[in-house]
Amino acid sequence: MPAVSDCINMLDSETKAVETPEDHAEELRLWLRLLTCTTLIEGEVRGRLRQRFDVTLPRFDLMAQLDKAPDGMTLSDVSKRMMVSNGNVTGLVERLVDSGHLDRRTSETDRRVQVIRLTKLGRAEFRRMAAEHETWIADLFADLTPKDVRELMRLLAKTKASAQKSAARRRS
Amino acid sequence: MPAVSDCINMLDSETKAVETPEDHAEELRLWLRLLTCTTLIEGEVRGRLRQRFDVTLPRFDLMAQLDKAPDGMTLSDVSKRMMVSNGNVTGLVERLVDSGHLDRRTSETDRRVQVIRLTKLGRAEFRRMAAEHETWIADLFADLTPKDVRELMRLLAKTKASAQKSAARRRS
DNA sequence: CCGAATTGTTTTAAGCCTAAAATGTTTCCA
DNA sequence: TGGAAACATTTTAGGCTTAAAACAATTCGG
Repeated sequence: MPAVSDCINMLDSETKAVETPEDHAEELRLWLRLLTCTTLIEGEVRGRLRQRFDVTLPRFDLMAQLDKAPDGMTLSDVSKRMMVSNGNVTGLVERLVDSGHLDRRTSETDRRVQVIRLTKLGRAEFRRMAAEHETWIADLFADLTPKDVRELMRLLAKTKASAQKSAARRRS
Repeated sequence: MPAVSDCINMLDSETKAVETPEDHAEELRLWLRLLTCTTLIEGEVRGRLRQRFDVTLPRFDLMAQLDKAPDGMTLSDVSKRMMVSNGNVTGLVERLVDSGHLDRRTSETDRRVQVIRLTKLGRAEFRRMAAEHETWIADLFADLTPKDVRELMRLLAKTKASAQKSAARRRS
């Protein structure tokens, strides 16, 4: 068994290790921990929204997007921002229009487009929920120092950029 | 308008700010960024699993739990580990039993309990998928240095502990 | 100007997910 | 020992989510 060939097989022309079953256990553990944190917090927020306001998390998220856009958004915009499928938004919006929280109208200039906005009721209810929601988040992250928060922001920005790059690589 | 009383209202007996609509915008932004990262990566993994192996992410996650437990797990165990509801696991397991990936049997000693295991087929298929899955994760996190990974692990551990504490506070 | 590609939305079919109630089983303790 | 409490799972009802196909409207190139 020539050890040399093993070594050669691990090196490409630029002397970087390739084709070796590399150990990516650390990244895997990081991903699982990231997922655990998100699932934990998301579940907590979901439960509190239901108990306090009898509203679901997706509805709250959609209203949060619209609260930032006084002039309304198209369904596609919402879909991209929330990172969910188009069909998903259709149903979500339908239920929120039925409950009187959203106003939906077809664009004057492009009849393909639906523009949705918060109604007065929708905005009032969202603001009320959002104020309390913010305190929940603060409490969930309470043990992090301001420095921890800054550092996490930085590292997660880097993570997001890395993942987006990887996703773009695959699509191309 | 006595400015003094405003000030007094903002201080408790230990001279710390309380009862003030504090600014938790940083924590909120952190939470949204965390959620974005997770959603982005999760969506990417979901898509790759579907395209390469025609398997859903929840099925993959369940098999991953069982791969770590050669002696099998009860449905409750799985439910806690995956942080999903009991009823959810019931359906997921049913489909995986039907497709021949899981073996399910009632415990000899406690007839309430169902013990599930990977079948030979289930284990083989999972191992095949897991190997590739690990490379996807490595690629998604590729721009993070080993130091970034360590630091993120540390901060997310702190975040998890903080959130668990907050959740426990609410339940009590 | 006309057809082809593109864009925005909805529909469809299937699966995922939750909370709460129901069912069956075991344990505990008075 | 008998019944209440605890436990494990399933069922129910409703909503969320996706991918893919279908539909409708606009834009673009020849």
